[in-house]
Amino acid sequence: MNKTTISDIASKAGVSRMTVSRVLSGNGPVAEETAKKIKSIMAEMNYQPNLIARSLSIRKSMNLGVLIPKTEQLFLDNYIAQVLSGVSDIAQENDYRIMLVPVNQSCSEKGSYINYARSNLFDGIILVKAKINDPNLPELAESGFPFILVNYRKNEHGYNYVDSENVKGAELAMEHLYEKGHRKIAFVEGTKEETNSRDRLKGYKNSLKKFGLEYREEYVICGEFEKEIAYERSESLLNLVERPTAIFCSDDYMALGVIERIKTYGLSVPNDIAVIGFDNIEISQFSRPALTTVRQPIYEIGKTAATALLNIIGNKISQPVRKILKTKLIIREST
Amino acid sequence: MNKTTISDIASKAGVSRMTVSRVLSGNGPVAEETAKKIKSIMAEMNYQPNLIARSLSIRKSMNLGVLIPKTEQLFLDNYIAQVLSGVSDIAQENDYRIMLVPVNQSCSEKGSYINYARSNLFDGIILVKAKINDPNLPELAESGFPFILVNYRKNEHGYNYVDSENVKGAELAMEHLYEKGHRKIAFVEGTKEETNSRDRLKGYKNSLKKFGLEYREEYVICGEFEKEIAYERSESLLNLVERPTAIFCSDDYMALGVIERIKTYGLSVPNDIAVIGFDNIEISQFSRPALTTVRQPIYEIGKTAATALLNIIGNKISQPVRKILKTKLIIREST
DNA sequence: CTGAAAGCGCTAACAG
DNA sequence: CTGTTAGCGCTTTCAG
Repeated sequence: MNKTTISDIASKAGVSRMTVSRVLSGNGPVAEETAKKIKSIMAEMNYQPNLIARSLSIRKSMNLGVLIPKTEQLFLDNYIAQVLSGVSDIAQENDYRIMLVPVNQSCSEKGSYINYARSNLFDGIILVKAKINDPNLPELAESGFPFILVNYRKNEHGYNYVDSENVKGAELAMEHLYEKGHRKIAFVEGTKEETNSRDRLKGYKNSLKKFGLEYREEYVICGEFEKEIAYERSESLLNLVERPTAIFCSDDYMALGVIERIKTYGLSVPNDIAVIGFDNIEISQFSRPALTTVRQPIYEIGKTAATALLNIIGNKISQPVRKILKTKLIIREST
Repeated sequence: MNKTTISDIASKAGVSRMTVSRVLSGNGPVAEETAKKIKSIMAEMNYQPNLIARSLSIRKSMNLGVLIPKTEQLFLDNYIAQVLSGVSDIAQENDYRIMLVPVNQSCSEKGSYINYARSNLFDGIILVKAKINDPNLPELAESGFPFILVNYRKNEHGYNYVDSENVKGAELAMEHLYEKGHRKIAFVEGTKEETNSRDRLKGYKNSLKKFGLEYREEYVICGEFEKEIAYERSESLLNLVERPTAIFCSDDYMALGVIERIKTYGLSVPNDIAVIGFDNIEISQFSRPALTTVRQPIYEIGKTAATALLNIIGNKISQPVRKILKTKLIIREST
């Protein structure tokens, strides 16, 4: 273990700890000779600075906290995996480390993660999949602690976010279905507590209006962004007398569930019912039929969020940060 | 931001910092009255202890470092995502946090991550996909710093690991192919620098011997655990005069690549060529045809590794830790 | 260019 | 039950 400290090096080199500290950081002025000697002693003694001590002293942790909603087997969610990849890449480029914090974002639990902001563990926080009625959010925004929301849009003071064009993305999907001749289009909503879910619903409604189609309540169900739930609840759609000829799901996982359910009815996708998803997760290209979907640039969202956060931390940017990345239709076999 | 410290609370409560510290940790004895008062003041002032300072003092970071080989878009590797899920679940149960550290495990770079062990940033380290000739490993083992290897087997002093039955798993796959009538069975190797790759090759060879089949060099190619590389190199297999009737790939990603390639030849899986993978990643059930594979309990491996590591850290267990989890054949459509 | 003093915010150990 | 002293290992500040 690491027992050698800056003092050991100093005494062995016959200098003060300060001088050692200076060669460590490469900051202050040190005579070349002295520096060389100190460096060789450090190497010889296998010295490694105690980063915790440094953090305490400089009051920076060099850590980014990535808060993700706690679920079963967290990282299997390909969406989160992609965000993380982006964040991790940027963090690394800037000598930052990232710390994963699964949090309970249920409305009731107040103070659950807001404390992390005060714990000095992170220099900034990235919040993934925040909930609309999360009671900690306003407090966090007010605190001035650097943070950024991923896939959550809120144009209020203190809020920074990176999102994608959810409304427009949904309209893209609807347009595609309309052009394919569909007039009875159902919608599978995600969690009502996420802004992107609301935005996609908005896009759905916008399109209905634009195309002069009627909004029917029985055509809209909520799948909570869960494959299994979408599987269960899509039954109601399939039992309808006027069965929809197309189903727009607000994420790919739900689309997969819906397709599975349609198959149990002996119906074919896309011949009997077309299905379109949202996100473009890894599996979507492998599913049967391959899933038509609206791509979100998730990896880029992660990169953008991390970059912005680092800029906020370094005061290199004036808040608020509000970025909206483009979505894109990817046509495959399911429509 | 957090400006209120333990001293603020102390002075406001008219007690010493120690008393406050005691109610914080819940350890030492404190009069009920005093404790109550202090607690209310802490709440009122919105106090949150500085965890960095605490770490420095108690000489524990409450952090687990998870070192994963640096690659393009890290977390998209479903294998790593599953390990992480397991680790994260256990860490959380024990009030530990996890920190992700992408590392360059290429042989040349010495000292790349060994320093982390000396940085006091982590109380222990989980090494995922370590390389056989990683020059840091012996040093790490010697240092006595708590660490555990995931999917890496090395029965030497100082090495702790959690692995799965790779040899046996490979034999399971081969047996299945043999029973299906295959006698010309090719093998796609993973990175030669990982023990599990070697073990699977060993299982392949064992089985050939057991079934009285000849080992042919031209039947073995190396796909480096990369879908694209497997796609490229499997060409040589398909061009063979005596083309194999089955291909055993040492991971699912490579199996997907091979299947893709087979399709470009206008051949069908499994009718013309059977393909079997290893791991059972998420996509394998969605691929076309759905992939027959050998399941590794990856999530459990992550959990087991984290549990063992925490025990090592807490001195609750005598090293070495050497766990081998079971593999299982999952028959789907590709064989 | 180098060093001394003080402090980051907390806790361990001992004394009362 | 509570307080005092000292210290974790580094850096900032100021003086030389």
